[in-house]
Amino acid sequence: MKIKTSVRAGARIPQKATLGMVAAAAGVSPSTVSRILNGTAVVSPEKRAEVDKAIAELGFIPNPVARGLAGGRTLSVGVVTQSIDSPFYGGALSGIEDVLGMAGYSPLFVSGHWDAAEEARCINVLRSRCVDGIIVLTGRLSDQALRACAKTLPVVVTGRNLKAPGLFSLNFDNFEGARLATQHLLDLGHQRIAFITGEPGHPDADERLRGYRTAIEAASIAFDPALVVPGQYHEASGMKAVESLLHSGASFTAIFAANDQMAFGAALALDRHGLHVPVDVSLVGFDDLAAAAYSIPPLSTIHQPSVELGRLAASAMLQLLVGKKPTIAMPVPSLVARSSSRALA
Amino acid sequence: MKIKTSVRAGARIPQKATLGMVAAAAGVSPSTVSRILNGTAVVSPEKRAEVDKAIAELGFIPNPVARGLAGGRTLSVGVVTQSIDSPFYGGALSGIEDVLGMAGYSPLFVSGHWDAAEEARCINVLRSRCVDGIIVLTGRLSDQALRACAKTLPVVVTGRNLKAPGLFSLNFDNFEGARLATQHLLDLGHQRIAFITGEPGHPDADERLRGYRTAIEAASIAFDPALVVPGQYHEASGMKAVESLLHSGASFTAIFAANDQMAFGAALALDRHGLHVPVDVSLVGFDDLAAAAYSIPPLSTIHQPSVELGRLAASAMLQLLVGKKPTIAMPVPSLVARSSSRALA
DNA sequence: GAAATATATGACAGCGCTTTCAATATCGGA
DNA sequence: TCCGATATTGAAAGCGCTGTCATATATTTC
Repeated sequence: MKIKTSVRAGARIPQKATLGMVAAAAGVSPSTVSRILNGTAVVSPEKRAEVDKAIAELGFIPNPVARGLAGGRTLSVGVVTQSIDSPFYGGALSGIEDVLGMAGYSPLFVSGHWDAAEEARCINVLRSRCVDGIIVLTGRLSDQALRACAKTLPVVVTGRNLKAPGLFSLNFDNFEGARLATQHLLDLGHQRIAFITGEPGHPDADERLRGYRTAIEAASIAFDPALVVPGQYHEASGMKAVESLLHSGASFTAIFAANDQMAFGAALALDRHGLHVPVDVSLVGFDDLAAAAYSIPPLSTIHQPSVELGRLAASAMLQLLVGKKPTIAMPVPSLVARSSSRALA
Repeated sequence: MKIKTSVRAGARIPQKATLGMVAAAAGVSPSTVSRILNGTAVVSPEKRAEVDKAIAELGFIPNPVARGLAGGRTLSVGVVTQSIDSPFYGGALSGIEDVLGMAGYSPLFVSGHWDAAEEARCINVLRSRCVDGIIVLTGRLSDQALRACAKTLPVVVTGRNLKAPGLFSLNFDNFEGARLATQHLLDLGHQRIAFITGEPGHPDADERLRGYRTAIEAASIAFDPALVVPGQYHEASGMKAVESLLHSGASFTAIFAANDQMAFGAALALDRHGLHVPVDVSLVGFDDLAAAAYSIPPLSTIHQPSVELGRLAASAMLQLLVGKKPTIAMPVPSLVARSSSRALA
């Protein structure tokens, strides 16, 4: 696997210059170069100029690996996501990558696949790779485990409300979002509103259910358990939910799905039964995935600023990294009314 | 930022054991431990047992950072993707992560955002982080640049056919896929088939156009440029394409979109004009995104094994990494006929 | 003007691991 | 029985960088 690093004319292969070489070229000691690079101490303008020149000439790029070993900082932050190709978390990853990149940090993404043990493994991988901090997107890890983790590394976690030293949490108001969605349907005159839940035990799923129920009851409508069907946050479960709803004979004029993916599945199942959205049934989702605007009909949904969420999480991490206490707040939920919901005829 | 690493009873914070500590505990030299870890040389069974025991007891995990510095291998491979949240490449990333993870490697994802300069920057970041190899998912980088890169690092690239030392390319047969899709529509009796292209200049977009044209002409139908409208691979451009098609007054009974996202956009635009898929217009996409199966109606499309693509790319990289020449071939394109296409009445 | 205090810089010891290189031990054959 | 070949092992030198400590010079103070 040893490949000779030959310099071919024309090929733009950056040769590896080392800090030592820069020091030699500038006629100073490596320490001085390091100091300039890190701003660790004051250096005379002349030397600084010399060094800057040498750096430019040699095209020197500090080696993060060596830096990590020596200084303990690797300029990388670990990101525990659930699956790298999740339509919802994808946006967040993108936001994280963006903000982190601007600051010279690289994200290291690992997928926990909604499994606490797996997530724990991920965290160990990240730790062994000496990341400077960890961002956890929701997940099933216990609060306890996260707190423990925060003892050694700055941690930013989304989807929870958690206070601990070295730990910052960023949560979307799922309750309010769900309340808003339900209220929207109520405002349109719907009274029999079915709800497809996320996985019970999942904090945000529970919150959304609570929001639904609260809105319903605030409208003086009795909460009917028969209208609440379980789902697992994916399309197939949305379909299944509608099937079971239909088979149960429950009557409803609208469906609120705890996320867009289930809403898509629900729409398809309705369609298969000759029921049209929004003519026969109004449908509201949650998340505002990119695809929601292009489904047929375009889906009314609660906007979750996923990219923004990622950006905020990354910003918070950056602040934590410099020892500051993050002062960041999530935007409030908002409804995006498209064509899948309409006033009850 | 210095946080004391205290051992709290109950907290499962893996203490950092070092190779040196293992060596001491086992009563051997660090060299020996290293040799056992890497299988670099034969070690007597007794010592090996001692060391294994020490490793287990101390819960020692080799530090990839130090390893990288010393040995030049970091057990990480860089992945240049276009955007981390792309519905299509997401699957590939997932496959890569999976295969790489099994082998103890960690992927380092960076997004090039369809920009050659950006991609070049990404590659520099990866290089500075001493990745052991680089996987490039399509992208706009010149073949030249990739070849140069392969001179110093093993490279696996998708979406091209490129032969070079240290470089392995993996391409999907876009031509055949497009031909298949068009043929499918032809078989259903359609003669006036519109085609929404990807960005011209994009190799796979060009190939798909060629496949479309080839199928058309093979059916003795004159290729009509008026039926070919440009798109940019996203939903909005699919909508726009249909609008322009409709405004141009061209007559057509089917549309083949160069990717699913544009197909979704097209379906929506048709719907807005009171045209129903597949009753009024048959529609076929390309990619078989997860969402394709749940759109209304479910989209007929060409299946691109994106997860598989990722897995294969990662496997190829793994082989390259051990000095073998990868012997890996892409699966052939296949059509997934769903409900968006039907025989011409 | 000497002592005390800053200020700028270099020397050097690692970070945790790999990898020669040399040393010791073991074995076979003459 | 003795010599060279072979198998194991350890010592030590880094990989590229950071951070501490000490040195040398500059500045201040009484």
